[in-house]
Amino acid sequence: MTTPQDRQDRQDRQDRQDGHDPRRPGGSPARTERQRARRRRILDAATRLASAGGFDAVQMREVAETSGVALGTLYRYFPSKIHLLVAVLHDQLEQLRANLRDRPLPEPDPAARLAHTLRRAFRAHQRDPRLAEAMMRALLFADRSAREEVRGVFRLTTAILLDASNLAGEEIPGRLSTVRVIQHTWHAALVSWLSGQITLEQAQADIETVCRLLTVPAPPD
Amino acid sequence: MTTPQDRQDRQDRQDRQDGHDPRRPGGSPARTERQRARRRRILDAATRLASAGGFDAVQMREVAETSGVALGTLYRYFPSKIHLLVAVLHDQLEQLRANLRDRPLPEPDPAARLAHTLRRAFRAHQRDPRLAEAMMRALLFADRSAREEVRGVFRLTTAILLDASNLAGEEIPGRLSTVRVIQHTWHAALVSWLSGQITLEQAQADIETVCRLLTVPAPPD
DNA sequence: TTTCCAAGTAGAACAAGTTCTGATATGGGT
DNA sequence: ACCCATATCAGAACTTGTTCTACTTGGAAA
Repeated sequence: MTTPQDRQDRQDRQDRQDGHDPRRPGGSPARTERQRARRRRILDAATRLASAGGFDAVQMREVAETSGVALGTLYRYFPSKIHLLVAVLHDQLEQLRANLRDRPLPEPDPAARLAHTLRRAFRAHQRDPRLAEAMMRALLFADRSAREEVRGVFRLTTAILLDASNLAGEEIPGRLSTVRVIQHTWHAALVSWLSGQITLEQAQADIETVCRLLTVPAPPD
Repeated sequence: MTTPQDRQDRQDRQDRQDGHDPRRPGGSPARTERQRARRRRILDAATRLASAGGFDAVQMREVAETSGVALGTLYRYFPSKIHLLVAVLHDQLEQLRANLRDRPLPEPDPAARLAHTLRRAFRAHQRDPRLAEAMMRALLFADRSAREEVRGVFRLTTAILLDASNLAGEEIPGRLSTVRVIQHTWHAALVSWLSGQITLEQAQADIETVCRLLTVPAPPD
């Protein structure tokens, strides 16, 4: 029997994790070089496991063992499996952004450029569907306790999308809702495809469809 | 250590559940009256628990106990917590649809009617945010093993949205991608709000935004 | 250098989803 | 009324995410 008190305790614990757990070296950037290296090893191990077997194959004990770190330490760096996988996603997005940064797209139309970028990202995930599945399910399953980490992913994705569409500066504020919708659609299309709900063609059609939103005037906001 | 064989086994098990597990009375509609009643009791218990404490509070042992059913039986009816909560969602949608059926909306414009319906549904979830959280997280977290159940929810939602927009019949085929995008946005906006990523205003803005898609011509498909 | 504390380690313990076992009950066909 | 397949039951067992405990270590401050 779960009592209301139990639930209150759980909530307290989450609230405490909400901000920065002062005990977590991940909170403020790693003080020492070995800490940076540990964090890197953990992310790499998680990525490798996810890539090989998807969400279920990323088992905390195995991540710890593979990256040569005690289980308690793993949890000090990433307070849950969800946090860990969201961090993996953030890591991958940073690499993607670096890749995209120095190659401007040929298309003249913002919507077309955006669609192009998203298609490219989709293909990357097609190549490693299990990794994509692990990251996306973690992102969508995340609750309030991972709010900040999820927000970080959203910020980064938004930046990538704005880079790609390359809208004029003053247009951007009114477009934020549109960008969120595109981002949501992107995630949803990806998971729906990964979990066998829709075909590849449907997923790509949905992405094209939502990119049309850029062709309708921005809402007043 | 998780061996490749373990993962293969897990995959096999999922594949078997993919279609209809012949042992599951939920597969074909309940043979006996008591089975229908059991299923009903389980759904009600799960709904009540979810409503009180969200996803985490729906604990299988407690659902079983509350609904007066053995744990094994619960798993015979719903092969996982995810299946159970997706079934709860399906159940709620059926009720929503019945509620909506006999009250045509005043707005002349399809996009406006759709936005109106979604706003109403959003308010319903605002009233019971924990239930919404439980159902939505289950829906988005579902993997291939719950494919059919998730598909059922998508079909039902699509039917509700098409009812609401009341598009002319011949327009519909070309609109399916649009409806999917709207649905995805609807889900994503809801979870994002529930998990504290965006404000209520942003969620509603996103829904309005995506409804504009109806005002742009249907893609060739 | 010595001291001290946060960070790390090994491993047990706990929690909740899921599976398994062996016994019992139920309902449809003979 | 009897038989059998199948449904249900109570409860143990197993899995994996998470927490806890007791001990050790690295490195900065006195």
